[in-house]
Amino acid sequence: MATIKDVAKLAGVAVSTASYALNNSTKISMETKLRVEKAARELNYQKNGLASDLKKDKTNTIALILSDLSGPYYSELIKGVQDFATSNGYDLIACSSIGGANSTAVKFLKEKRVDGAIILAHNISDQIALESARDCFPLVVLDRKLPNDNIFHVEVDNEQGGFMATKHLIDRGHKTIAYVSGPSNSLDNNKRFAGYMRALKENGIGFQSKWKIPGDFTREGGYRATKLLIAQQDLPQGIFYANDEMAIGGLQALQENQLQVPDDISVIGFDDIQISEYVSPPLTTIAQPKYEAGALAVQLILQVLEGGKVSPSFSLPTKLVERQSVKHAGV
Amino acid sequence: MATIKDVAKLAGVAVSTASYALNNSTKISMETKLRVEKAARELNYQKNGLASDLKKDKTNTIALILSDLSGPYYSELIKGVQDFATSNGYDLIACSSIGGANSTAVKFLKEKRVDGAIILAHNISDQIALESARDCFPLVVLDRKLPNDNIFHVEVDNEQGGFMATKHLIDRGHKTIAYVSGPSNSLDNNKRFAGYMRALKENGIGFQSKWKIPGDFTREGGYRATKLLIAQQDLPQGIFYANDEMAIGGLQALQENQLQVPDDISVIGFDDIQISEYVSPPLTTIAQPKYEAGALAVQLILQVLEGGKVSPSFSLPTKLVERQSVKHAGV
DNA sequence: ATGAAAGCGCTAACAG
DNA sequence: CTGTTAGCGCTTTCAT
Repeated sequence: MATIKDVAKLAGVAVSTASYALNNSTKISMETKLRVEKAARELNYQKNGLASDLKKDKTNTIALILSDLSGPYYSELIKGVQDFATSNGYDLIACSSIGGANSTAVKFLKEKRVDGAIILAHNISDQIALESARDCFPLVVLDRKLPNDNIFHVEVDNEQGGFMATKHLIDRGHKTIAYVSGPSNSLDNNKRFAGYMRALKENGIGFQSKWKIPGDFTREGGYRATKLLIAQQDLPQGIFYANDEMAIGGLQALQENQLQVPDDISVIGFDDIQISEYVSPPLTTIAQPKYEAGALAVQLILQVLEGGKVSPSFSLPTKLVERQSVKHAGV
Repeated sequence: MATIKDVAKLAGVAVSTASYALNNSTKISMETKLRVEKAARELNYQKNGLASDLKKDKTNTIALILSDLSGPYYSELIKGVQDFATSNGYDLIACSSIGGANSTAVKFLKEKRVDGAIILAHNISDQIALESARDCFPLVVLDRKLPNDNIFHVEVDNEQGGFMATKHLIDRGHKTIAYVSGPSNSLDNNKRFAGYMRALKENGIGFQSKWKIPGDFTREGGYRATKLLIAQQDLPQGIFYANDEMAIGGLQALQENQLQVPDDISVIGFDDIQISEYVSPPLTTIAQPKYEAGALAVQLILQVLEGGKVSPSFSLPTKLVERQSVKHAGV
């Protein structure tokens, strides 16, 4: 493969001149520039990016660490990352953390191959993240919180989302509201539940443990939880499912028992996944600002890279998406 | 950031010794090795991957070029690529071709930042692919065919798949079979249609143009095509939809017209997308070996990199997935 | 406007 | 076993 040396030789100039010419420096005369470009074309020259990055001590690239490149993951979030990286002139690569300490992710986190990284991969240990972050190498974590001067954190405000969902039901006249929960070790779930509790409390509604049913974040789990709720013989006026998957399972269980949503009972979900719009009835739910989270993650990295000072942690508000699974509770 | 020089100095050895020690060379005494490792730890040393790759003239990384990191795309294919790259000790990065000639993809294709690449991105021009491939930089394209000694091609045998689908219907006693087609500029579609035609011909069934209906590869298109077929008043015994999305739209249209599948009419799709299994009735369809295609792509690159000689083109057979949308046609 | 030369951080002969 | 040294391909002072 031709190097810049070959180009310089063929053009009859020094390497430095060739470099300037190829990088559109103003100090080169038009004539030599053309000559160098011609030589480059003839030799089919392509610069070695590694060499130039090494010299410049800058890659202009950020890495997005995913737990598995084959998904599934929040595509909106990735879109946010991608859009903002690209539009700020940065390159973006995605790599997977499969393989733990030997993964591609770790290689890119540690070996100065990129200028910064965004981590969305539960299977990468806190320790590795902590070891990787350093001055001039900012890290944004989207799935945990880590105490380090070079690690920034952006999250969706699940507590506020849980509050909002519950409050919506309360505002629509519901006094009895069940909470179908995700796994108890899920931070997201616990935050949503905390929001539910706060809404209840602030509105003078007592919590009843019979109305907190585990649903495991799966469609199947939501279905079973709902069947259980029905079996309890004392139906709440509304059900807040801690995610949409469970709500969809719940919808099916309700339908099987001749319960009309929203006439007989209201249902609200969380996530605003794609099919929520298409189920019957279309699901009222809480949308997470995933795109914004991705975009913000990139912004933070770029700001740090440019020497700016940024807060270590951000919490993004959720949004209520009203569709047709909630209506005013009858008297 | 500490460099290997700093480590060497602190350990009181030469850089070369430090390098050998850190790379587990056998020629270093256990004692010095330990001393170097200790120094590295103290300095929090991490090697600069760019420098080492530059020196070694090898990155041990292959790139997967996607048209958009935020999907959607064939996750099974990516899984195949990822599994095989990882298990052969290669790193894999994904990058997007958004931005055309200025995209991250092009940067990685041209600037020797990776050892090889797999392209699954229609929005990257043939010209760029052709320019990027070179000796010692193999390229595998999954979505087109390109004449170049360093570009390899793997595809799914759509013609054979189309043949297989049609033949299945014929074997089940169907004499009249409609083809709901994708866009006429789709190569995949045309191959599937060619297979359909060959099956008809080989079994002495004449082609009737009224039974080739455009459906655009969308659910909506399949629905409309089917309505049209029904409106023609002369229903075929079976319908071969050129993809599952259309078949699902078709199923709905059939159901709306009180036509029972498979009792009144048989339906077969193509792709074996995830929901095919869950629609009613579960869809009989043609599965594409996407995982295998991804795995093969990696294998080809690795073989070329290791100096092996490989065929320029591969075509992978499809597989019939029998579910419940086809049964023997009545007399 | 152009050239000579230093050096980014690393690896790998080669010599001892 | 360890040290000296050249050099990967590029950018960037510093002279001229």
